[in-house]
Amino acid sequence: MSDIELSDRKKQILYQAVEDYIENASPITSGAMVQKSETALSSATLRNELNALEQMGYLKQLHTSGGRVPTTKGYRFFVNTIKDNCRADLQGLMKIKSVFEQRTINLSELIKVVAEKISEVTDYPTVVSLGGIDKLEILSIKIIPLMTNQALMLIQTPRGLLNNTLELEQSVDEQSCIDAGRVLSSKFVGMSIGQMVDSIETKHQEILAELNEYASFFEYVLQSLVNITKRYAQNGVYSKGATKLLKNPEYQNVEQAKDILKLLEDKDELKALIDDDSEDDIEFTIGEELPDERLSDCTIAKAHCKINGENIASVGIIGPKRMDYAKISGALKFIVDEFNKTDLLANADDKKGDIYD
Amino acid sequence: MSDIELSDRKKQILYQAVEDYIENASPITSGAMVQKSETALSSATLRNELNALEQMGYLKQLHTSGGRVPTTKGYRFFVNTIKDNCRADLQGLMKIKSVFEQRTINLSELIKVVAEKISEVTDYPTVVSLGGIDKLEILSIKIIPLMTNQALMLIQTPRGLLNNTLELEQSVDEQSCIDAGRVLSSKFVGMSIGQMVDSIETKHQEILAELNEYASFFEYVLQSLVNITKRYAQNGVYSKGATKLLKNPEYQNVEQAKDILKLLEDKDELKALIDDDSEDDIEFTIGEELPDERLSDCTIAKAHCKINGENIASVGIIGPKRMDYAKISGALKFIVDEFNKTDLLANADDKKGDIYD
DNA sequence: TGTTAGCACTCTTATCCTTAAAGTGCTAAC
DNA sequence: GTTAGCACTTTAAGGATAAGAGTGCTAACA
Repeated sequence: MSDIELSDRKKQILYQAVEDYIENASPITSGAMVQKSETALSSATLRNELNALEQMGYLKQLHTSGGRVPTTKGYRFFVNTIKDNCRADLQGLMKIKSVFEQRTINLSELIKVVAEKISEVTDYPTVVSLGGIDKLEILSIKIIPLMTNQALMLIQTPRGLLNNTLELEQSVDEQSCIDAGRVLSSKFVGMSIGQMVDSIETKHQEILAELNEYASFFEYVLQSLVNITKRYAQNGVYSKGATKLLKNPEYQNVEQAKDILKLLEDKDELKALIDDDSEDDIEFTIGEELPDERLSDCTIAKAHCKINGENIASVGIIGPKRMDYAKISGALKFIVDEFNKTDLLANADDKKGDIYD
Repeated sequence: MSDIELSDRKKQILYQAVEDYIENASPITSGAMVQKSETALSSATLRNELNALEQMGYLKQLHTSGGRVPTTKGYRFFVNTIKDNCRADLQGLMKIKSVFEQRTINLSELIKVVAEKISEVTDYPTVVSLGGIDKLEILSIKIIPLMTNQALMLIQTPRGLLNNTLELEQSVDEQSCIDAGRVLSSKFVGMSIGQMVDSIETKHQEILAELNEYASFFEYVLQSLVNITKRYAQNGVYSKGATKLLKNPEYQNVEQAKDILKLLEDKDELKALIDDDSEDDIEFTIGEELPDERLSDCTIAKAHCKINGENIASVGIIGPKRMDYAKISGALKFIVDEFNKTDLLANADDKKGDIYD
């Protein structure tokens, strides 16, 4: 990203131009910029500069007499040099603080609240995804008898319990449950959830053979183990505010909006898009920088929320390239900080809290 | 609904007219109907009849030379006399059968599958809501110690367990948990979930006073009880295929679609709209018949899925008034029947299966 | 050398007008 | 009771014109 080619004046003009465009959604013109007295220059000089910026690829004209619009390169410059992080009224986010302090909430609920509030404050569709369930280590597996024909299966992980109720064909006594739990533990403890699922799926027969004695029972329990993890993975994605997309003039045409609205309904796709192992706390991926062609007119803002340095959740905000970067970056910074600060969850090391639903 | 005023010929013409309009989305004209040889009559006679039907309020003209469009009364007639229930290719729904037979699935997952499949087959947004959690009777409350500082709270109901993990401030021994469960049971068993929440919220201090010994512990546990039920109620609504709405020409204008798409995001509102105690298995509510003014151009189809005569879930399909009633009614009938037939869940009386998540 | 006023040029958008097409209602004949 | 025929209405589409917006370029200026 060598914006070195840009003189200070060009930088200032470009920054101002993009900012204006984001605000008004109408192409940048020399006249309008002079009128807002954003510069001491004349419109003619400005035109020269804008022309130069176009040559350099920061702006482009839709047609000869229609003003200019930022390119991805232009937005990229803007995002990288953004000054004013927080034009947003983040009051609404303050309420999240109290949610962090509640003891009866778990991570699944927390991500819902976070998604709702961020979407509300930023006015864009927001997705929150709990990350890395696959990578969680299995600490133990227990089966607890409940009532007749029912037992509860628990998978303990460093970040809380996964649970699922089992319906049994015949009643099982307490000792059998304890035994079954032991057998499963001896098989899977130490593996990650992902490894367990893999091994169940690939070495299915093999495992069943080893468990000979209880084979029919375990056939079903193994299936449950796989199902649990799928369910938790899917429940770990929450999206809110999809229709806010339609407020933006770029999506007045239904065809434009369709693809993205559809994406926002597909949790698996969202997860793939939002989750990653990036080091950055906050990053914007703009237009063609995105992996999916259908998103070439969008920007996705991502934030990685960490507790004790470990990625817990990813927050994604989806909007047009002309999204309000300043506001969004402010909101995301707030959330990231909040996660970092959270003492309550931070000493989760001791507590191994009920983080999952 | 006195359609007695209609001669047989008028009925036939009206039925045909509405069917055509549903299929083509373009106003009904005498010319087109003759051309499709849907009648042996001439276009002039047809015009007389259509005119009469308009006088009677079944059709209306948008403008003098623009053909006619059904009114709500017209659609109502059509729905009530619908002949051909199933023009849909319901093959896709057959897959649901196998889901019903799976033993590792619970109701929460089932409603997701149902919503997905119905939306897929009908091509309309579909909402499924698990009904009546509030009304479930509390059979017992148990607290099971898990690991240090963690316990599992279980509420047993006639339709499965509700569960929530508790994070405790200090470790609790097994006996205390059993005691706590007993105290809560003695207080709430026999009440419905709804009554319990009410009584916790209104008689909060009173209850705490009675539980004097463990007051601080129970303060938190009571809070959890309320939270659990809220969570289960919210998780009991699932909507799928919202964007399919945009396929319909009536929603090409984003403004038209906005309200409904927003509604489809709001689980509480959806629940209110879909849940009811209606006796009918399947019913259509058309346009102005709907309670919400914003929905005056929509129809909502509802189906009530029962197991052993008890309302288990409601399915709602939302679309324009010009929705494909025949296809939808076919799909909904299939699902209702499937629920009725399901032996596996039907003997839930014995099994008290893990129906909730 | 950088800046600016002025103007010609381009392209879009709005408006008006005209025309064609679609569909009805009515009338008169069958 | 049915139908052919025609006048009437209204929309939709196309074309021409005019207005407006914004640029690029040139020439003058500090």
